[in-house]
Amino acid sequence: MQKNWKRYTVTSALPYANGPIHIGHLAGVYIPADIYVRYLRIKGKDVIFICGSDEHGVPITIKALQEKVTPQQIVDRYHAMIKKSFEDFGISFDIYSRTTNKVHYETASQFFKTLYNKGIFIEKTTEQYYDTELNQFLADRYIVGTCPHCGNEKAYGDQCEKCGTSLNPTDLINPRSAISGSELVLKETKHWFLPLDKFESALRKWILEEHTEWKSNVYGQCKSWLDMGLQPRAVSRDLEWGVPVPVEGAQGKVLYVWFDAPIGYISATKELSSDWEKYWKDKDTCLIHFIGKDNIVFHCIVFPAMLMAEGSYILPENVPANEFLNLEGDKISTSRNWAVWLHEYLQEFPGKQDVLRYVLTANMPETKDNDFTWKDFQTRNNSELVAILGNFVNRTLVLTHKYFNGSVPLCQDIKQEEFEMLNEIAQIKSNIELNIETFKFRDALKEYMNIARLGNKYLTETEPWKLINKDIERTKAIIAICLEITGTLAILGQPFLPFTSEKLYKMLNLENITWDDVGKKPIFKAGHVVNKAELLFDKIEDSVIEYQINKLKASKQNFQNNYVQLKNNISYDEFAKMDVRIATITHAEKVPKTDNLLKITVDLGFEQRIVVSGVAHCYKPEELIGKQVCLLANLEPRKIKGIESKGMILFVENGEQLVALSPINSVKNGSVVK
RNA sequence: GGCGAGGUAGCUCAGUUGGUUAGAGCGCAUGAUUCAUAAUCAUGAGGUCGCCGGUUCAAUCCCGGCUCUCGCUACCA
Repeated sequence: MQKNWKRYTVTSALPYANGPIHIGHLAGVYIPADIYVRYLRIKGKDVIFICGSDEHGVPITIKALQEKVTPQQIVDRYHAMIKKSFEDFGISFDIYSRTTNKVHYETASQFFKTLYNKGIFIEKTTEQYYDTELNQFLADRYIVGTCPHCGNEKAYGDQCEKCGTSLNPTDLINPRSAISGSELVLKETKHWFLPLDKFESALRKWILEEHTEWKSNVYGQCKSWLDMGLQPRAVSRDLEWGVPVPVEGAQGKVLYVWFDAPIGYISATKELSSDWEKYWKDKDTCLIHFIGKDNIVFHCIVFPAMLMAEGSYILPENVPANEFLNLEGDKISTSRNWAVWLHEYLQEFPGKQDVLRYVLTANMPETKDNDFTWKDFQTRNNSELVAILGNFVNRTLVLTHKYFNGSVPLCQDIKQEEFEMLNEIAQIKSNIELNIETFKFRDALKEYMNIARLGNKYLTETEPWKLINKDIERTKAIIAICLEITGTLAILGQPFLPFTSEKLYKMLNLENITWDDVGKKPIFKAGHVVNKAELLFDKIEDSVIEYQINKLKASKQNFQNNYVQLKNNISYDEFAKMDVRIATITHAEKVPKTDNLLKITVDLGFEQRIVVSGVAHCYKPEELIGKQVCLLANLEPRKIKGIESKGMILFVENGEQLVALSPINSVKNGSVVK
């Protein structure tokens, strides 16, 4: 079943460049990918490890607006920050690129053109107003003109505020741009859609029949999507920020970020090597995408469909998606600043990259969401890394120096049990290999630690400190065996704890010994000199952990005290356009087949109205009945789940909660709020 | 609401193609030990395997329903 691959292309999800990297990213994607890649390299495989910043999309443009800088400035900042923290942390990318690169623009454009020329896309053309001054198409609400019904000269492209009529922009007389004030011309505009439905049967065969070995979360979600039936998906957007759609008449349109981002893997490979094609087009290349569970559909359905459509690319062999990591019982959130940031960790815990790698690997969310706590971080460091691994190495080296001046003793007197133990270690090695190859990194690490456990047990049972004066030959054998185990730990630790392995290599003066030698030939020759023991790990004190926990608590406080920025001033006229009234809720019920919608009947005094509000997660219907609330009464009606909603009840946002606004004293329904 | 994944010891997780006493690590208790960063080693306590029903001689594992968590998705002006 296992194919003999000639080479491996390993990608890890492109982090979105609107914030720094946190432990959730690491545990979900980058650490497992890095372990896998380091392992393949050690085994002598031809492997490239690809990543980069995903720098397009609307959230970045919004952040830029908020901070009054350009999108490029935003992505420059975070790209640099993310890149550096990955480097310092030891994620061993062969290249960490970015999607604002020239190579990427060319690659993404070319990819689009290829599909375009093959006639893959569905094109839908509509006529839209075009602002010749701004050189862009305008959304309906940015178009003003004269209402054909009431003659109001300031009607919007979607609605006339005066007579309340719903309009199309083309209904307006003398349409003008609300932004530049200039006259508008009607222009045809195209949108391109990738017809995923046409790839459905191929995807179905490829995943559901040929990749039953995929993780259950991945397989299950793919099946769910395929069973629902796939729909064509737009690949273009009306935005300035992104890769321009490389087709005539596509000014002001860019590739939708989901289309351009995965192509980033390919462009990064191009940037890395002129010989890039064999990593993406040769059938003997094994392509693996490491991602988080939120990305499953894109990497298993959408991107493969793109690759199939293009025709010359290979498809991923596996997509080992992890679940999510929580922090101290709460979802990690960039916007709420509820996270352990990598760049801060690196500053506050210098030289402790491997501790975080260890803890996040041991508790990796492979099968379900897991929780990271600082207490657990401390315990795993103190009672596993220090007490089991570090301690065993230290014991061995101290004894070697104490009894044999640091030189490896000649081992002549080996017992049957000792052969068996060494065989067991060889077995553990192959368990580690199997686990890594099947993406079970938690188990692999556990197996690795079992080697150190065996060592500690062996030392305690053989008690060389009692034998040194009675039986020197046995003592020599025991220490030599302990050194072999220590050497094994150095070699097999490389994928998991690269910094620690490096330290161990230096301490042991290890050279010219490879992963494949372990279990086949002795690591040391008698007389080989090892250095003095240095502690591999330090204990982490309670105060350090308390500091981190307090820091988190403070960031929660800060977030709660954080106020939303004020919007720009408006004129009184603009305010006066809103007609807010007091109304009493007379009836409320859940809208069937929705989670969050309530159908609410309100009494405005002069009329009864039905409003649909998304507040079912905060209020039960009966809690609202009889309450007086504020209603934005002249909001354009809108159909929601088949119900016409006339107006909007005003709520206060209080964290996750929504709280209805009520007058202090009871007033007449229909009263004006001003 | 639809779909997917998960709910097993105090914590983090394995596992059982249904079959006598359900496992690991950490934590806890007791004992041993001192080469070692009060580290190590042994032993032990602790679980109606989310809830209810069904199939079966027998279910934690199969089937149906329910419930909780997370995600995708729809809808939240």
